[in-house]
Amino acid sequence: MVAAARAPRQNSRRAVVLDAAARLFAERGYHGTSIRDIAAAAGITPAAIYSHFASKAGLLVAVYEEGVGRIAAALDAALENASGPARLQAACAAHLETLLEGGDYAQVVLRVWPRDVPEAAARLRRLRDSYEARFRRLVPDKHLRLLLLGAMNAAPGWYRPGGESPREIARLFLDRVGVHD
Amino acid sequence: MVAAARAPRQNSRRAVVLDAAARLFAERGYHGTSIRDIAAAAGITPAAIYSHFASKAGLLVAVYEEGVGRIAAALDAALENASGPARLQAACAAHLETLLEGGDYAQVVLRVWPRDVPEAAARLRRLRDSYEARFRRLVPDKHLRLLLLGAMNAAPGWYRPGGESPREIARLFLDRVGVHD
DNA sequence: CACGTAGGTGAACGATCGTTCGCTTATGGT
DNA sequence: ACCATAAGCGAACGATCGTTCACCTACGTG
Repeated sequence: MVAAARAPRQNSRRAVVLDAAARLFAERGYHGTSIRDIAAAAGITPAAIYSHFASKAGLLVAVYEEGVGRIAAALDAALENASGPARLQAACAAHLETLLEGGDYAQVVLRVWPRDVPEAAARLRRLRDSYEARFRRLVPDKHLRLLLLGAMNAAPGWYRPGGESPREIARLFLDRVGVHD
Repeated sequence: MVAAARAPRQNSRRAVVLDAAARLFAERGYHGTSIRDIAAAAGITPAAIYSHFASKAGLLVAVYEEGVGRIAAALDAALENASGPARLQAACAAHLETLLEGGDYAQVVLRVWPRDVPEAAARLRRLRDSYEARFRRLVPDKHLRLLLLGAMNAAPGWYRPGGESPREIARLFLDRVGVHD
């Protein structure tokens, strides 16, 4: 009697669209990317995007969720294998690795501000805060936390592969603020 | 024989347009702001903007120049009145004061990335670099500089008037990285 | 005072925007 | 094998984009 919950088709290109959107949002920002750009990058028709996402803002929210999820997952994984004073070290290394080598999803979270998309601002803000809350538990001191997060989140602007690794950058930053392992 | 260089009219609204553009670019970003938005905020017709600026990108460059100029001027003024180990303290306080209380021009420099506007990217990058070069002379150590600049430039995202003053924030940050007066 | 011009208006240009529509295709469950 | 339907296509919708055009107006100069 219950309407059979039909399983979505497997070879769907939803993931391809999401990847293309993440790459373009990270490169050009939200307003600098058009639905047609994303569709072309995904090898699809603009109209087909709306079979997977309700709107451009909804597509951004999906990218945001994936981005925050990846950063949070990297943080959790790093904290499982570390204890004591090495926890902060491991957390910052994981954060930087996700931002600098983890691809486009994480960078969208930094690049696109909630206020850029008023219709989705509340949901985006909630996603951002959910991660910051994790970090707040790890670094209770307000100004140390703002110092570290600000510096790390600016890294995609100057990082070049081939120089210091994300892990080394984390150690150099933490040395500077008097946290040693 | 030489064409008489006619003095531009005084009651021009060029400055009004520039102010409106700075405010909107800082609030909504470059692609999130239309020429019509700026014109309406300046109490003018969209077409009239083009008697003062060649294009939307040219308008952004003008805002950028003013923004970088204000940050650099604040830095110079602060350094004139300070010497010895207090120089860094004064510089960071001036930087933060301009960002947090200096209005919209400075925030546009942080909000709008050169890559957002490919046609003006080279000029925008040159303007950004001209300020970073001043700061590089002040803080030769690469990672300390990146740590401080990253943290300070993220401040507009969380600063709320009524809490610590920009000058106090600068002192708290510098304390954390082991710089005391 | 007459005149040239910077500054401004109102309307429109083609391009592109997010989104919707009707139709076709192909897939998975029965 | 059949059919309901998810997925995708081609085309178009109205709205808005940056910019340009022809024309008007008011001020500084000779």
